[in-house]
Amino acid sequence: MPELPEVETVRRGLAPVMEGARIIRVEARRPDLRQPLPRDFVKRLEGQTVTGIGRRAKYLTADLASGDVLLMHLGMSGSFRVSHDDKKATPGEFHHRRGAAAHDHVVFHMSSGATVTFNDPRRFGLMLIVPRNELASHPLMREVGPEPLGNAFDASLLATACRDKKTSLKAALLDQTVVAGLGNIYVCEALHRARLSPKRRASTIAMRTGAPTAKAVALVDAIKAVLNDAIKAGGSSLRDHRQTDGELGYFQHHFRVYDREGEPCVTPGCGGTVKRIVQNGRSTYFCATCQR
DNA sequence: CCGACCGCCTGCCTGC
DNA sequence: TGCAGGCAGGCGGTCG
Repeated sequence: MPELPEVETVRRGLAPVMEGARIIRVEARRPDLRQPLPRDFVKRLEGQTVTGIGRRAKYLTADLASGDVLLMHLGMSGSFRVSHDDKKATPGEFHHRRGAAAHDHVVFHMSSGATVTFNDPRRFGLMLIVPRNELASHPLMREVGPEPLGNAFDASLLATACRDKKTSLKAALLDQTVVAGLGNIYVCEALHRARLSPKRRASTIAMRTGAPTAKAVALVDAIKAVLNDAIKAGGSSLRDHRQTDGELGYFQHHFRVYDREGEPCVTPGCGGTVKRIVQNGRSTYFCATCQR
């Protein structure tokens, strides 16, 4: 369930039970994720105190007292679930379930009494351990672009990144080196909010005479707004995906175009209809009437 | 160098 | 009902 708002929601769910707690035991049940778990995965984690849970783009990080960082990615279908050992299981309560479920690949038993389980049916997720001082230069991190909710991400930064791009605006925003953390849903949503066509050449929002265009300003505002709104809603829950406490996110009810093919455009006075097209092999939802 | 495409893997939904 | 095909929130590798 993994674009920036969902990953940030996971981070906020993991922090209270992991930060300041020690990893008592690790179960590496299935090592063959997108990259295989490192051979010394369990050894480098067990006994370590987690000093902080962070997020960079769609990656989660767990800082360890040893100086290592546990780097995690949810891929397409990864999720975390937190359960509490210290609660008495009353009949019928879900945490009564003790055994591992299908696709539970990694389980962390924490000194806080929490059990943190990583589940990922498609196994596009990954977990690596990287020394803290090598994280920024790690091949997976090195090329990652600016955080869209950071102060540094503004219209001139985005305009500059798009300046020489011959590809579509949709593809440019999905490019994690341009801006980090957007995926298919939030790109569609941000473009609709900014009233910009996903088919427009990315370079057409770039600088004019040294200043960012109004389009770049609108797009940055839309990106920040949709991400903040989604985080407030606990992310989006498509199909069965849930937050770490089992609750559903509810931002999917606020989608304006994503998965709304054929529905009327919600832009006031527009009167258009949401269309679905395919760009770079992936669905794009947009309104051709108000998005230019 | 860039951009388009393929494959990774499983599950679910659709239509025949 | 069964089954094939398409589709899915990501991303790295390859090819032209």
